[in-house]
Amino acid sequence: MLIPFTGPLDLTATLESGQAFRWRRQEPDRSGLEPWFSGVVFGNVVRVRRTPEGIEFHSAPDDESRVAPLLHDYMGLKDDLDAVYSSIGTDDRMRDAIDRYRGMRILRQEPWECLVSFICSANSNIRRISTNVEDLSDAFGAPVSLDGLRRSLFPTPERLAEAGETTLRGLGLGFRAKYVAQVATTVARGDVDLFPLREASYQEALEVLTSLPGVGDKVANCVLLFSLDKPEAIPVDVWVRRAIEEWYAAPPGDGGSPTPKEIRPWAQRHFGGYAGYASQYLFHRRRLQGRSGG
DNA sequence: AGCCAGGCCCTCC
DNA sequence: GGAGGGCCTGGC
Repeated sequence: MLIPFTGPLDLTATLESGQAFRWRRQEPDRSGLEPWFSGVVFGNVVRVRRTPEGIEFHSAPDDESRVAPLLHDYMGLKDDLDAVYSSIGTDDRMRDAIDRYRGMRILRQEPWECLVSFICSANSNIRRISTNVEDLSDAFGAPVSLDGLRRSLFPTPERLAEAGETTLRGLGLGFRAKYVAQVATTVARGDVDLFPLREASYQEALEVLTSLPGVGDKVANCVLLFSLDKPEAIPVDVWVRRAIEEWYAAPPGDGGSPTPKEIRPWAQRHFGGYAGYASQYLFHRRRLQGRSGG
């Protein structure tokens, strides 16, 4: 099935920019078209690829006509990137990042999976995070398949809660196992409800998330930006911190280098309402090209 | 071998 | 209140 779309959309940059951890790129065939990506979203295995007409996709077990609007939503196609670019593209460095990755979008993910994924990201790296998320799914999630492609749904809070810390450590989560187990229990009990945070203010949602164990400012801002409709959220990790320190002469620290907690509000004021998009382009450029680029 | 990887929590000052 | 150390694990 086709999701018609002719605006800027770079699926490779979008799905391989560290926002989500379950997308796999297939080797491009000889057709000259963009590569297929396979992933698991909204209870389905899906395969997607960019075509000149939009996004071509297949899904199972649900009917593709049901999945299409969910994918449209997930891929952030409603965001007006021209408006985003004119809002954040106020300096040469940012315009260069935009030129390189034009069409990279902020995903609108499922909050529960997003939260657990970024709890797993603490002091880790993308490859290991992907392994952790995949292992959690295979151990506790329902199996699904599309053609010959067998994957597992991301597990529910209940399943992770009953698994418990020790079992999760056995999967290789390390010290993050305790956090995942505790947060799963909290969410399974209904003590925290993630979806309503989409309607809450940035500050209010930030406070709810950072009240959870294993969720500090950086992880919370990832969840806010990638799943809870907070385009002003900025996850300040080592890459974004370096980029802002060196390229923007960031905030006035007291002589020393500024901390992430000082950098975030500074960058949010500097970049405005689409600050999250700005940080994502800085992150991606910095991670792939280093300090000077090229 | 030792350090780092998209942090967070706790202690101690 | 904020700087510093510890933490699971895998990769180089």
